[in-house]
Amino acid sequence: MNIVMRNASVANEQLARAEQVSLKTAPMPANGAARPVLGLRPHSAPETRRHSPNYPTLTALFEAASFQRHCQPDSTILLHGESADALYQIVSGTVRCCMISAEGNRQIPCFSTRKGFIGITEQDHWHFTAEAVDHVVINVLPRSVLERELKHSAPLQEEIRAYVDALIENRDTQLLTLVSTKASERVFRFLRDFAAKRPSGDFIALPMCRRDIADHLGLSVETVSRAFSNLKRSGRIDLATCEKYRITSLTG
Amino acid sequence: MNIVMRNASVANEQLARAEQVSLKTAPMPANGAARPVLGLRPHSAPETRRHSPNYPTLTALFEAASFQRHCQPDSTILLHGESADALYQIVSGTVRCCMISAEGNRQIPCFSTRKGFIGITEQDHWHFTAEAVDHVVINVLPRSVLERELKHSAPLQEEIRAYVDALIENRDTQLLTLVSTKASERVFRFLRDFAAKRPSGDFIALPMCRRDIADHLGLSVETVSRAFSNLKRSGRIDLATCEKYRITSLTG
DNA sequence: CGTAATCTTGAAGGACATCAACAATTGTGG
DNA sequence: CCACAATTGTTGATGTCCTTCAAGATTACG
Repeated sequence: MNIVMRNASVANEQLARAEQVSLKTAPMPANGAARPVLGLRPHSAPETRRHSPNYPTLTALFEAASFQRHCQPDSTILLHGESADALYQIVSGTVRCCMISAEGNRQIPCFSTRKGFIGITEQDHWHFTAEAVDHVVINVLPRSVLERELKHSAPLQEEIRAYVDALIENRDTQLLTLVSTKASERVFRFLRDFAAKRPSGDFIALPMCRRDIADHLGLSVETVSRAFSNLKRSGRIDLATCEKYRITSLTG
Repeated sequence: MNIVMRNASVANEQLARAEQVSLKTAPMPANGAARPVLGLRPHSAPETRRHSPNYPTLTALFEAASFQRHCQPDSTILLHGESADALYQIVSGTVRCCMISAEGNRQIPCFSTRKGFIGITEQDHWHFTAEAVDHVVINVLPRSVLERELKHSAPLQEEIRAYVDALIENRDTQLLTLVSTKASERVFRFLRDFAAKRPSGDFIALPMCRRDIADHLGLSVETVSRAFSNLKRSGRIDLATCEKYRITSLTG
């Protein structure tokens, strides 16, 4: 499966089509007593999963019933306030989740990359906006499919719970970092943590710009830029170009 | 039911007893194919629930299978790193959830009050510490009871999802506030939001000290104190004593 | 009633934001 | 392919907000 759509525009009509696609793929009985879309294999024991949280059941559901969408840099994937009709798994590229205050300040609670999920919620409207940082390929799963599966699949329920728990822990850690570390340290940890998700050794290309990093870390662009310079000068990072770097010191 | 224990000390032995109590109350068959503890009534439709999120099914479960515990001011309710064997609903008093950084900095992601839940997670160890701010009465529900119920109760599953979603949204809002507002405004919003959860009109007694507020808002105690003075001087709050206040202006 | 803890206020210093200019990179039309 | 404009990133100078340090005021407590 995996129908490809290029340069999908913002939202509604696109999501409506998504719904149709999935319903064709996995028809839902009119009476509502739907059958599972696929035979979901039991996932590994909690202890194993805890160490490598890859959400096999949820991933399998995406493989079976999602369609693919391509998003251009800076395009909107989902918009604050709109109806939460779908959820997403990133195939490639980087996504930023944004909150905007009444005064126009932006904060990016998290970036998501390959294999990350976006939009797992019980609420019916998004409380944030998700945008493509670079070119993003994303799998779209109609919300109805997930809700249907959830009724029948205990492993899926557990994975969803585990996933949102991890989100909360991430937010708490982010809060702690914001209030307890200075600018350069914040930037260093961001770079270190971002690097940790990549094949190690080689230089890493940062997909997001200084402004995105600034809004993620609660700093100004200038301060972020100065932090990069400081870290380079003090030898904690190698900075080849403004977007290619390598961690050289793991201290701090 | 609701066995009362006074001044319970920190954790392990107390939790073990909790487990026993609940098992006596609602015996679990040895084969593991447990029956629901009680006939859970279906909760109101999502639309209704969204407007007043009181989690009736979860509350009913607490009423049926929890026991009560009293916690002295500044006592530990649950400790970071320990086994997540129970969950809690606050009967009265105020609880602070804490994160401590390696350097010893503290951040309080949230305070919880009457009817609030603590410790709803899929993880097996706490990623934070919860402490009583004032005298706290709390209902303790063994984790095993919740897990057992979850298998059978779709409404309960939905409420859990709704609850953690609300937590994530709260954290995102907190992050946005921390990076986008100045000290006095942060304090004002904190006081306003805290007041919003109380019967209006009269003076409100703050259960937590300046240090707690400071660690919640990412400020120093002195700055929090100055913010109180500013808000009083500018007439945005009435400050009777250092812990009794009233919101006089809703602007900002 | 006296001691300890908490809260408040003042003064000085530091970290970051803002403003401004410049450099580097990317994009565009000729 | 080059020239020029637009965007993004860097660096410096200055100002603001908050922290830190210090001392006094208020409250809590034995």
